[in-house]
Amino acid sequence: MNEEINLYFITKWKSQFKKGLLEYIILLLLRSRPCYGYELISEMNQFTSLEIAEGTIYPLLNRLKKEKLVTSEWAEMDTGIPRKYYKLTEEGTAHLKVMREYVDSLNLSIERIKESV
Amino acid sequence: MNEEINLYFITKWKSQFKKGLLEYIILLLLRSRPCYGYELISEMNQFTSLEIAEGTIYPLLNRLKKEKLVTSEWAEMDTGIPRKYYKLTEEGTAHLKVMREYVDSLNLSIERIKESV
DNA sequence: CATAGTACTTTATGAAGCTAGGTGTTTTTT
DNA sequence: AAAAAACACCTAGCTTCATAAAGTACTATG
Repeated sequence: MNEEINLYFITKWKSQFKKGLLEYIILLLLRSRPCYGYELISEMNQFTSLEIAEGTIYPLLNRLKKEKLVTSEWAEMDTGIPRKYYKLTEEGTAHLKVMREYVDSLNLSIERIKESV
Repeated sequence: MNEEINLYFITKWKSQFKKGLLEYIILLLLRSRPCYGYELISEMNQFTSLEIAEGTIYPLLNRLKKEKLVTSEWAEMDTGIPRKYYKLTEEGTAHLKVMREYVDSLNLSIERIKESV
């Protein structure tokens, strides 16, 4: 069966599917505590099957910052490279709430479609 | 509270969030029966809170056809304008299965993230 | 001392949703 | 009967975002 699957199509689709979703997940992750970019990549790898490239996460975090959904702060480490920690703002929390309600309602709709037939 | 929400941001995010998702939902909808484009728009409006523009659906259906996930056929109506019906192929069903497993597993991961904290 | 890992940044590319336009037919409203 | 709205399709140009691929620079390991 699986020999019929066009992996190129699936890969492209997965990449498109991440758009918007990543923003949502990053905000969800930042709810619990401030994180730095590189950390978010490994969190993502650990918690989900999503692989997120560095070239994706850093521009994304910059966008979130520009929108004031997060703030950032450099943290000098006793040892190691300085890290830029991102922290959810109140505005970020408010926006995440709206996004969450949207995603949840969509998921319900999709469940209904899946069950219908 | 809601006066803090940047609706422009939310609108843009929702648009991005649809990428890939629409492809998935269209294939889900076509599982039950062949549909024509204009019909899929109204199905989408009825079943979900997603609004899908004509300029989105027709190119999308053409892509699916090019990928051989659907076939299309013109239907002359006794009355009214001819409709182009799209039908899920076996290949489409196989790909939908892969997509569905991916989405389901992602949803589980996101649930875990939401519950953590 | 070279290599792999950590940590951030930027540029160029490609894909997809959306606006805004178009065509033509049918139905409804005025 | 004429005008407006709805039906049904299509396309070009715009914008946004994920990604690959490059770069910088420090740290740990073998």
